[in-house]
Amino acid sequence: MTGNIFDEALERATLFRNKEHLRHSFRPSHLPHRDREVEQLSFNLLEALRGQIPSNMILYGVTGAGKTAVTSFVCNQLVEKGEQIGRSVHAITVNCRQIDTQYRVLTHLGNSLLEDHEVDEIPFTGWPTDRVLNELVRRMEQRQGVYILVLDEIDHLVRKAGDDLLYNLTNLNSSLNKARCCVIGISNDLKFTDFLDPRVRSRLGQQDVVFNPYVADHLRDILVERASSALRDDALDEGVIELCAALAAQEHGDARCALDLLRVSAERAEMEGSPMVGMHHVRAAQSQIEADQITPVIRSLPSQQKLVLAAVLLAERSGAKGIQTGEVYDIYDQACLHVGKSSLTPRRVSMLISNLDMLGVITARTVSRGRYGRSKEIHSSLPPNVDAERIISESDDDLAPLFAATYRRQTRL
DNA sequence: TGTCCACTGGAAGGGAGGGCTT
DNA sequence: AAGCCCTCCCTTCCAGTGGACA
Repeated sequence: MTGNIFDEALERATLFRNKEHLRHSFRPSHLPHRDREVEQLSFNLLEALRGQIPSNMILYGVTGAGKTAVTSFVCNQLVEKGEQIGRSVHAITVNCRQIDTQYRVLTHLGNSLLEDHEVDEIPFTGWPTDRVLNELVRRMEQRQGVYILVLDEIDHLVRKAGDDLLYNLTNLNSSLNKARCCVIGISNDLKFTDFLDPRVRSRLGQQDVVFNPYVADHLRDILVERASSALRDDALDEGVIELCAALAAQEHGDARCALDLLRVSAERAEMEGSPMVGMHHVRAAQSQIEADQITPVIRSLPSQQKLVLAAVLLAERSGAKGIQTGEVYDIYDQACLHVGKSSLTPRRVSMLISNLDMLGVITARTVSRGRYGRSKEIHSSLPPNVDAERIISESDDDLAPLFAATYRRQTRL
């Protein structure tokens, strides 16, 4: 047998024209049902093209409501226009879920202002924070122009690190002479400003824009538009787009979810060699996406967090349902003993349980049982096709003995 | 109505680890 | 090398909580 293993795959007819158009990182030239929001943002940011300071803004809305897409679309257009008319406008976006401390956000902003030939990056640790801030100001002054600082998932940062950063950033114009800046915060949480100092709140929330969730019809329009450039004309069976839109509408109108569904459905259909994406591909894609999202989350949990999850799984394996924090702690404690790790305090474990809840791996509901105390009622909330015990065993050798009876790791001697 | 349970969750701070400056 | 700074993970302390029960 000769030939390359990719020969056959390359020759196989594809359902895609351009798969990139179905990814959420793709920025289309038109955003259906977001005209009002685009206009609100561009009306404010127009000031930058006049060399003035635009108002700071907060954009609210659920995940996948188009906040990031609208902001990035408007900022790109703004920067492009600035270049055309000779006004220096810079837009810098920071995802505060990944970059979630004051120091790191300032470092990221400062380092994104480096010219290509410059090499003096601000180190990821070691400097006092005010020095990083001063360096940021210095670089902005040096390059001049108007800066649009976009802080995506700002609610996450505020909850974790407080509002010092926002205080500093919204106060930046008082230290700037040749440059100007405005801050756009993007939040999934309408109430995050409750955590802010009143001065920061009033400075940051000069203009609020609320993005309502997409309804099924909106999602359908988005999918039709994307599918027309991403997929071949005859690639979709009747009702596929409507089903994707309806399922995503149930997920709080999440456009990312709708796009993922359509893309993964098409990938599955293509893998099967099917000439068309059918409804059953969408159903299969839905459970595959759920599993694909949760698996890396479990795999990348720190060891102690995995032990807590293991305790929940072990309790459920023995038939328990809705177990309490104290019971989880007892099992966790024994599990630590079993694998030879030292156990953490109940306070810390309580926090780890809350973290697992936030990640969507378990659900932990606070319930009061009268004189029998107040605790959390804990259930695992993993999709049925996710084998968490196996993922834990395979990703952390030390924890494998916990589920040893079920999964014997194949060791190569 | 007051007590009590089994916690929750905020606050403060310790210490290890990584890096910078002097 | 010493001193300083930041992050991360963790502990300790403690006030607060909701509702069953005496």
